[in-house]
Amino acid sequence: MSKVKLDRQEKIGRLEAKCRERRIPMTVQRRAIFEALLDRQDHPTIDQVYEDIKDRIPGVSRTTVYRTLETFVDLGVSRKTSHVAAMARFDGNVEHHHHLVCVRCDKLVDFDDPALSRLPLPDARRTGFEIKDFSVYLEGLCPDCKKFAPKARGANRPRKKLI
Amino acid sequence: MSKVKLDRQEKIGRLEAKCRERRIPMTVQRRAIFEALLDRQDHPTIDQVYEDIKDRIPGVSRTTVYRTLETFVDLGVSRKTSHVAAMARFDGNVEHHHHLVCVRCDKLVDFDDPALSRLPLPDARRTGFEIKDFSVYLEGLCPDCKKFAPKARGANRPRKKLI
DNA sequence: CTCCGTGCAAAAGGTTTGCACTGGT
DNA sequence: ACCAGTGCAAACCTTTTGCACGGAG
Repeated sequence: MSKVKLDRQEKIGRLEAKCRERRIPMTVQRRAIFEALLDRQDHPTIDQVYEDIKDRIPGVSRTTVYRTLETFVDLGVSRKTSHVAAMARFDGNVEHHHHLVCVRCDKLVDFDDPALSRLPLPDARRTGFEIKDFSVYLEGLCPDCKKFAPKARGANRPRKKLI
Repeated sequence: MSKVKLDRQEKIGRLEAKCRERRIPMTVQRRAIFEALLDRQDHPTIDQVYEDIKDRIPGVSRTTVYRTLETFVDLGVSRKTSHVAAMARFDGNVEHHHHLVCVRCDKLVDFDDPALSRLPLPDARRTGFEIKDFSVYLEGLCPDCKKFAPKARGANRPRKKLI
């Protein structure tokens, strides 16, 4: 069995463990959605995941995909990725700069650091991409969110409002 | 006059120059929206910009804010920032990793690079943030977009479909 | 004077919510 | 058997589009 397969099984096992730990049921929908995530090498949208599973789970609804993926993020087995997308945000600063992002409330602020900016561009030739620039996203807790229980996970987490 | 004020004037001048160069009118709406962008230290949403200007420009519509900010990005005087937001995307990979993002079609793929990951966390104490992790976004052209005229700006640019 | 930009309203996505029912544990 | 998860439909919110008018060059 290949390394990749083993990795896949291990991740599924981690999901099952987390579900048991949190006393939440491991439904066929959750398993299928998680496997669909693992089987893609890109960062699918809700709709892409839905397309991937709707044949295996006839009658499944998009709503379930929304809720399930949100659950996975809470469980720590999946991530939401930063992406230029709907609910656009704009920045008048076009100079090279970096960002601080709060993992709890999603606040985003600019961060200038000459040391970071001196970072040499890595060799990405094997990917076929032609890299022009880069920016670093520093992830952590903003001053406001540090005040609240920083270990809060899922529960007592404020409804994300995209501050 | 302070350094900041000078910077502000300089940026407004750059916008005026770009508008003249591209033969597009410099309307009161465009000026107000650009000033609103410059006056904020964060990354406002469309709606936040709208709230900022609606008193100064009575009767202005959200539609104008949408179109104007898009114009600014084309002119190169503003940027759209990557942000965890609506049109969610998910990643089954929770390990530390980086991203390649195509500035033309917004394609996003994972990129692993041990050298990048050894980067020491910068000192962000002055910001009040408590940094836990970071990830690097490498910006450039994906293999597909490299094929098309890479210098295309605005014109002949495909409608963004969030591939 | 000529266009392009703007405002309005409607349409087009994407996401969230309430409720009754089903299915894991 | 119990309670959380699911499916459906409607509500909600953000973004896009078509059209007629008005203002910048």
